[in-house]
Amino acid sequence: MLKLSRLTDYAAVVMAQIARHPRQPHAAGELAEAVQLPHPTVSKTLKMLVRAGLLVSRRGAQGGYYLARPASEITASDIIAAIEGPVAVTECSHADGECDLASTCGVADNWQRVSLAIRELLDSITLAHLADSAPLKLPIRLPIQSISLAAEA
Amino acid sequence: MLKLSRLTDYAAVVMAQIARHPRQPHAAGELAEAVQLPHPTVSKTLKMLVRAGLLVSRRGAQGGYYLARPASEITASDIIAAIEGPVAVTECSHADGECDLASTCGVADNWQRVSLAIRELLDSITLAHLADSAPLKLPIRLPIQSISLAAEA
DNA sequence: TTATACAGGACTAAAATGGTCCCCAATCGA
DNA sequence: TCGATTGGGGACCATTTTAGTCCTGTATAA
Repeated sequence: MLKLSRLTDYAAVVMAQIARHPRQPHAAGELAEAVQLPHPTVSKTLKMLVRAGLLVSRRGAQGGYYLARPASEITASDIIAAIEGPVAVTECSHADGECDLASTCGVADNWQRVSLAIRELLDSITLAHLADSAPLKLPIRLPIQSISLAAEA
Repeated sequence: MLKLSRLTDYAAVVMAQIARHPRQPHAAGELAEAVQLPHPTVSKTLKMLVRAGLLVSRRGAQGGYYLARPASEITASDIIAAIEGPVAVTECSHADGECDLASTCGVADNWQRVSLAIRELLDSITLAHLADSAPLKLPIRLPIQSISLAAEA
């Protein structure tokens, strides 16, 4: 299915929630309530997002979570990578020369281009886009068109 | 990681192998040998591809597998769907109105657009592209640029 | 008729995933 | 300074998914 894990999905939802009220701190409990998910799960997700540098936290009373940077500078790739590790469609698409089947594979190169194209697509989607509850009105110029499957010049 | 399962990867490799010699039948054993993967695993993959309608098979001596249609008419989406089911980035991106968190989610719409964009990208990659051992020389016009995150008119 | 080769599905082992819980550390305010 | 609040880290477990194997049956060609 090429599916994101459920945790990643949660992460996106929670990040969007925070992005809509960027000034205040957001406690895990409050977010869990807002998003209708169990507290421990939301908490776990938040911790991962902090470790990835997408959120900052403050402990203690009146503490909570904030965006580490503006929503327009956080991408879908960032969120996915925070939970699942770097986006890579195939085992071999993130590191070169590691696959011992490379000689018989014959699709590695083109597969890597596909992977790259998807990554660029996800890089072009920001949290600001995701959080916007109304579909965006302005067409976004995706960089995909410049990728193509052609060898780079 | 947004990763494909290993089986899907195998499927792509095997399909590419067949695509490079479209006239002859390809027995599972022969393919396993060519691709350096265990026979039973390759066999399982092939059966799934047949059931998905991407390959046709002939039993008996001199039997084997053939492409069900030209490599240029088989897409990366097709192959992924054959092994993993339809491409859908999130649980809710394939069916509307099923997610009971829809009201608190707030990202579903845009997430679905992302999913759609990825699907279109994968639809635009054919087996012929993947099987071409040399990177393609002609830039391919990907349809992504027309997707955008904007609401459709 | 026999060897070949796919079909279908049961089965198992291993890994990933989702989810919970506990104890510790920091912070704020009374 | 104390105590309530809130995050940090990680252990832990149940479940599901995945990968891979194997066995029995059936169609085909020589």
